[in-house]
Amino acid sequence: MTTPAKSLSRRSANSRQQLLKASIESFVTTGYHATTTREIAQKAGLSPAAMYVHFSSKQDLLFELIEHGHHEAYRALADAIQQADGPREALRAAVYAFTEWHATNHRLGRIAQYEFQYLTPENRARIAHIRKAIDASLRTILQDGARTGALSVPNVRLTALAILSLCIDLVRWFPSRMHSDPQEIASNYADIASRMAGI
Amino acid sequence: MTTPAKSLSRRSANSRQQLLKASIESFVTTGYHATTTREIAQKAGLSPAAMYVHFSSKQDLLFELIEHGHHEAYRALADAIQQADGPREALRAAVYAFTEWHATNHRLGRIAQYEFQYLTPENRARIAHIRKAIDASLRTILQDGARTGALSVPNVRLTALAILSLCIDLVRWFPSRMHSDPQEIASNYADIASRMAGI
DNA sequence: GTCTATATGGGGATAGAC
DNA sequence: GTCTATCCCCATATAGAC
Repeated sequence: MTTPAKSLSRRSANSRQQLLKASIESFVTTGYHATTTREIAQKAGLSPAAMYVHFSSKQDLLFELIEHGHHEAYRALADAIQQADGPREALRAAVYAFTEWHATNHRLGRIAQYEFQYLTPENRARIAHIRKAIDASLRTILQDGARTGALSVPNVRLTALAILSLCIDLVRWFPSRMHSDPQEIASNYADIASRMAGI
Repeated sequence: MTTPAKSLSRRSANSRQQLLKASIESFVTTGYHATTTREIAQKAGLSPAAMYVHFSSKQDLLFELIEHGHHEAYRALADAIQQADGPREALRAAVYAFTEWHATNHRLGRIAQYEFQYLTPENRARIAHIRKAIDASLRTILQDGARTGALSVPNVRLTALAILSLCIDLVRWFPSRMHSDPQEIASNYADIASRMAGI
């Protein structure tokens, strides 16, 4: 009992997803500016003009990708923290989840970080709150741990920054010949972060 | 007693330096692909065609910058290690110097890391040995430290990777509102790296 | 929603005079 | 070594038919 309207909207949603998927491939390989809308359209199996039915511009496509990437990474982090018990476990769980997300989604993560600077200032501002929430999440864990003595952290702000920096920088090199298993690297990074927090 | 030939070669060297300086500004702000050779030439006070006397292409300009950046960063690291005494001091000195270099030269460092992927495969290969030397330098310190017991490092390869990752990721965010002093961040990162190596 | 055709502007690199 | 002028190709985005 598929109505013509439903059929159309399904086709549309498919093209939209194809375009998003194609743009991840292109942006991560060639970079935002060197990627042409023709390339993206071709990878998605559409004409160059079809993109503009689904996205108002190439910038709009970039924004959707980067916003989605930030959203998913934050959700992985926040979910892990919520289920953890105490600062030590929370730190391990947070670093594990955040690292695993960036390893598993290294292409999208790389676009979210490397092409972030090519968002318009307005689009960057629309994502700022997620970035702040990520920072705050880790700072809170370290602060709680330092207060209760569960962790030993001389400089909470800087240690939080360093731990996140480590996790995020994964997207620059992952996967490599030596490391290509998201769970393995996540587990190791959780160990390293624990050491940074004095465990 | 300046001969015409000397005068000419001085003028030429100046233009070359101006072009390199201008391209750092442009590449770091706009990225390699979105930067036009016209922009670079204008910033250097030259006509669009003048660039091609000093560099054979825009790619050639990028390569010179990135090679120079890698070379300088490695030299800062190697010098620090050579003057240090023992694995603990070597680790501190290495992380301090490498971090300080990336903080001080964050624009060039950012180009060296972010635009590296846009070098031709041939140009990338011409820099590979410097990257390997940087990795090997830190691995050697950790290996020596683990052997003599001066350091406690469960996983030498991964810890070396993580420490370098931390230092390099500076170029993504440095300077920020909270951190803008290269020596201060270098000192703090040396502390953090020491913790990662079990001190 | 998708297509073909195209408007419109720009960009890397070169030619040739000085 | 530097300039002006230009070749030649390509990119984003839109127009209008189906």
